[in-house]
Amino acid sequence: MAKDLTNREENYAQWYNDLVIKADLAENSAVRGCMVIKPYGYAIWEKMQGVLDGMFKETGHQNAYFPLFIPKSFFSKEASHVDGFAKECAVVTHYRLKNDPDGKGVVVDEDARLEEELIVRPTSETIIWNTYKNWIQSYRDLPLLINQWANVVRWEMRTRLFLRTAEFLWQEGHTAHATAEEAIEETTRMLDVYATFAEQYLALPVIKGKKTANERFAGAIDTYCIEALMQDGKALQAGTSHFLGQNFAKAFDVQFAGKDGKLDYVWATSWGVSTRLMGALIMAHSDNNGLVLPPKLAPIQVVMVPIYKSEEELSKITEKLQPAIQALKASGITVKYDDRDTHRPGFKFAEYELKGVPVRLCMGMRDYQQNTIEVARRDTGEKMAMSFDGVVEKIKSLLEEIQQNIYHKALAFRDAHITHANTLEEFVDILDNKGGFVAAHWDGTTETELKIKEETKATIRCIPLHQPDEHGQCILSGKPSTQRVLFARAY
RNA sequence: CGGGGCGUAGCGUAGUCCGGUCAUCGCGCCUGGUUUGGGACCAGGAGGUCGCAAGUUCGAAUCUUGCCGCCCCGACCA
Repeated sequence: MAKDLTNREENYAQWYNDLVIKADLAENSAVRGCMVIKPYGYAIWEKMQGVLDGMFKETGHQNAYFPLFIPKSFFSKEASHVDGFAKECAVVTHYRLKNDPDGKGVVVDEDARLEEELIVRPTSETIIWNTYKNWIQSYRDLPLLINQWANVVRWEMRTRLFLRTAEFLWQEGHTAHATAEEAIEETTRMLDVYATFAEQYLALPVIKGKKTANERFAGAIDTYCIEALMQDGKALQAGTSHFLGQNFAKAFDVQFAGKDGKLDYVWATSWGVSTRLMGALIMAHSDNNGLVLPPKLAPIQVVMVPIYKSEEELSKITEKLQPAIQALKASGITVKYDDRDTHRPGFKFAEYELKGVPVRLCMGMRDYQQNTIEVARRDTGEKMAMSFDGVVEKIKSLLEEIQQNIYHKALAFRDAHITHANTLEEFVDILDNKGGFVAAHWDGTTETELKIKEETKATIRCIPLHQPDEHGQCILSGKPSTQRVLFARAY
């Protein structure tokens, strides 16, 4: 395999695409806009799923599953929701094919038209709230804390592997509460879960914030998000959590009887992260040699490569390494022992670097005789010989160190790319020449937001939570503002 | 849906203007041997309706027309 991932600076999009394909994560499928996630890529996704699912359970949620198809009429019940999704829905109109009477092949049987079209879910609020209506009668049924792992379809005009595909995998949480306060608390709780997951597992620093009215989820009162920065200076929304108020409860007539016997509409939230996180993971850490995976999400955490010239040499090395492999496995570390004789060591080194394996151990006869082992770490590229004694403990702490190092490297990059701008001129200069987030004053109007987007292609990524008030003037209109918001060009 | 480009082996490609041993090269794959501390080498081999269809011609990957598909730029995108 040719080593040609060095075009990151010239053509980031091409570099990203090449990397996804060469690292065996995913590829384009025969279906326009849909991708095939390959076993190696899926293994990473499964790890993410496992961790997230655990976090959801810890916060009191249960998993359930709702239908892929949603009757068209459900969409018209919440006006702003349909506005947001109508343009990108796949619609099922028929339920049968037949042999083409005029020739070969099959055609849609026009006699098999559905009375009501079905929409392939772009998100599940409508079908879920239609169901919740029957599940919720009294305050004793609340809160209802449900998560669904599913696929959804959004007919996007232009797609990119993992970042925007016509079909993608995700989880969507949908909760119902007796009070607005509880629902808002749930919204921020799940935002915190996402931020913790991103930082501790993806090693991806994120900024928690609130979306502007213009960027808000269709049907939400408030949309919160975590925003991350990629190495090309573009922002990526990595997760969202919505406070839906009583909008869906009213649209689907979900009322509950309180302790006082009075009926009221329930308060709702929804929140989700998707396979887009795979894109974030790739773009945040990878380099010209391939993926750099944080140890906590790497399908293979440690690879061992024996170097040998004969069968006897191999069996000696294998025998020496075997106890260490067993000990690592016993501590929950995924180890691959690659003694294939069909590939030479150099090929294997390059291959595991491409795939982002955090630690590579290598032993040849020289090491064998000196009781040493060569350790190479993926994040820094460092190689060193260390004593074979106590190797298991050393590897365990090295994995932790790598996890931390990848995070801190991304954090330093992100922090160095949050720039204040006080004039539109500065603002444009930063976007064009430096990239990253630009913290600037904004007058709070959608009109200004859209004008800035039109002129600069930058959008307001979020109004950060937890930031001090600061009085200033909007960079476009000059009107007064009480805090800076984060702008960026985004995926 | 507008503007541009492309379609030749599993992948990436040359050849198309100017029709005639042009089906080229690299990677990958298979067999045998030598190798193995950073993507091995040698020898041999398999694999292609040149996107589809019609037309022009003695002759089409090459020219004409139609269709299909893909990519890029825009529009679109919680």
